[in-house]
Amino acid sequence: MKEILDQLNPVQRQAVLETEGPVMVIAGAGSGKTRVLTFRVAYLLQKGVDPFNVLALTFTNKAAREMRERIVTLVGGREAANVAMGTFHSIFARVLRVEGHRMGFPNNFTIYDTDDSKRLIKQIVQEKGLDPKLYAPNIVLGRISSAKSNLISAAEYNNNAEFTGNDRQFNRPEIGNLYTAYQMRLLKAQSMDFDDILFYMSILLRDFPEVLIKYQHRYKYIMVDEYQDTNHAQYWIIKKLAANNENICVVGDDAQSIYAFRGANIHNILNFKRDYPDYKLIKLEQNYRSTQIIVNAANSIISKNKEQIHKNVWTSNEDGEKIVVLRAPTDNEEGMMVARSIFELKMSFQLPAKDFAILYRTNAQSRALEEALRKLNIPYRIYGGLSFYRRKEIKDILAYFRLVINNYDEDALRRCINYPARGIGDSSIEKAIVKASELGVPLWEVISSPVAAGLDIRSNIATTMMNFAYMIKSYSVQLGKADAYELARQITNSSGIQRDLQEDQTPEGVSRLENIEELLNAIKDFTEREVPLTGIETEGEKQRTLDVFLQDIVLLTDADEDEDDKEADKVTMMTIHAAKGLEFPMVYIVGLEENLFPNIQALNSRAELEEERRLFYVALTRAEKRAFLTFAETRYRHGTPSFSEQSRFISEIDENYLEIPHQRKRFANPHGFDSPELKSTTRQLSNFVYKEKPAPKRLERKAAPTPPPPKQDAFQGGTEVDYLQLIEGMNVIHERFGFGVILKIEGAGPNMKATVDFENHGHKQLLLKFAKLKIRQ
DNA sequence: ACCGTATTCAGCGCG
DNA sequence: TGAATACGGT
Repeated sequence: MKEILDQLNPVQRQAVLETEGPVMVIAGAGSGKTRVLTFRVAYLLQKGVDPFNVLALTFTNKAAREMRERIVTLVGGREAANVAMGTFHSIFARVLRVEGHRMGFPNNFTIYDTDDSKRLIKQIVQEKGLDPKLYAPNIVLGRISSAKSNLISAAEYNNNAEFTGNDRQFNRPEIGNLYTAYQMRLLKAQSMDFDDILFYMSILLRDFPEVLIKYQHRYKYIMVDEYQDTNHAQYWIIKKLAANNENICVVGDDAQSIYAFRGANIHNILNFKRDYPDYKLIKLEQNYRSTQIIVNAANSIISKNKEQIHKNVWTSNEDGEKIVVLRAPTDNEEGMMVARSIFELKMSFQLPAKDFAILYRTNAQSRALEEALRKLNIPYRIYGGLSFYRRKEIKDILAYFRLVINNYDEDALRRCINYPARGIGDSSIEKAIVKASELGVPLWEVISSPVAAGLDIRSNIATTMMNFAYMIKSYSVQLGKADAYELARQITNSSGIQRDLQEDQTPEGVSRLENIEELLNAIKDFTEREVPLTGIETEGEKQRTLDVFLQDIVLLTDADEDEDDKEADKVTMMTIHAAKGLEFPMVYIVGLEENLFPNIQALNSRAELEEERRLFYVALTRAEKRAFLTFAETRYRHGTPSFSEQSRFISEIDENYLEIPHQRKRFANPHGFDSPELKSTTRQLSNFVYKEKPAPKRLERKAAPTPPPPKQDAFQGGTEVDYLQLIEGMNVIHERFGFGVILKIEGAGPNMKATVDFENHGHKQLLLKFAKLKIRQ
């Protein structure tokens, strides 16, 4: 235990040790937040807390998995396996499988992903004869999602002046009714969408006291990561669950809140204070990730925001290089500049490609960058995009699995009956849907007994329908007994999907077939896997049957595969949103232009602009060693060239931290990136790079006048100086930063902290307990 | 049932 | 520009 705690700085240690009562940890970028969370769980377990009593909620599955792995190395697998650890959705979906019957859901309910939901909405809009442009699935689902995230039911929606008023204003008065219809259809299909998982969870805790008490007693210790990105529903659930013990610890950073557009409520952080007046506030302010320059530049950006919790992020890392600003004439040349810069840095320092990341505001920007990297043969990978489980061929097969598990899953039924073609056309399905709605029964009832339902279709089609239903039923019978892999193989073979794709000899067809093989392999892996996903699997779920497999995967996304790719040495390209929580030695933030970043659509309100600024803050704080900011004077947007000005965010950085290579005015030239002064830009960059250091391996350079001590040393409790004697105005010496004057001293005891003006290093904040300052005579 | 052409639209996206 | 969908002809 002691060795665990020794790896933490005093504030981190406090965040780990304060296990009782409400705690809010405001964790600055790179301050070791994950470390604190994992150590906290490990500490609880070592203290003897039953792992069954611990609940840790994360933002992504990946975060949960990584945390569990780290806890396993800290305290061993036995204990860690039973901690409930996962996303809100994966944890509460499991609770709902056990308790959902109280609200009319069977334990095998289906979870609709966003595509499924949109398909259903599209269908309903069509049935109601509404204008599909006005009631675009995206918009309708967005409204419904926003309502659910705020725990507003369909009935309440229609009585909610804010929602209905807004809808009328945009000429969409039917959204409330669509919400009602959508929920009815989901219920009839025994399905929930992603938002329903949180919504129904809240209903469960609100309306069923015995359930509330059960889970309040179970989860005696609750931790929530990325608290700034939780929405109201999540906030409410947490509050309810924690109400009895109030052993709740939330961790977040208001400066990194970038998902308000999706319903995240930054005020949850403020509500915390209101809900738990006697809470403890712990601020992790020391950054271990980035150089002084990057940390200070990031601070100068975020200080432009009005809405923020005051904090003082600082680092004792080296100063580092200035942030390089690069201007390109066009978006393509911006790509070439970035590619060349990466190439040169790679070569001069023998850096692996995976040390580099290119971050952009919008996905559309990736193309020019890709082309440039390809030209220079720099390997790259793009994060995001369509995840494996959302590809058409995969969804087609999964639809069969879904239908076999839950015959009432209407979306799955419509998918399967259409593919592969079996002679049941659109018109027959339309008739069946109408009939089902007339009779008030699930579509499946009409399809499986068309004659009994009185469906007006030709008898051969009715026979085809019944055969289809019979086939599905024959699979359903095997569900609980058969091995998931065997059953999946059987379904792909005998449903005709395999045959259909084998006939397709085009490259796409071949790739689809490969994807299906990959899916089957994943199922095989699953049958052999024992590692828990969330730690709260029931006995039934521990069996590796097909329905258990399916329950998991709808809640998984991209980041959960590509194991081999992860290790590959490639430049990472992704949106800034996707980069949250990651770090790279070298970071390029591209497209820093007004109207692109900050995005034009975010310029209407201060709140939105501030979110853009936080996004920029997140981008910059991903960088460990060096950051590059690039922009293009001309950029093709929607097919037409548009002129841009440099983003305001560049000017918001204190210019002391910026290196802006001189560039002469550019003359038109037909050779694109080979233009003379583009060369000069890159040459300048190289000069800049070469002169600084003699290219050692990696960037572990010790070029500073006095080599910095290894980071961790400061916390091994070395020789303690009598820092209590220090007063403001004193001249001091620091072993790394040299001569300086104490400007200010704050705090008391071990938290005593001084702002020192160093002759060669500017202002620094130092924790006196560790700074080992000497008094200069 | 399927294919080529016309049309439309364009921000970020966890689960 | 280019992806996604709607439409109209075979």
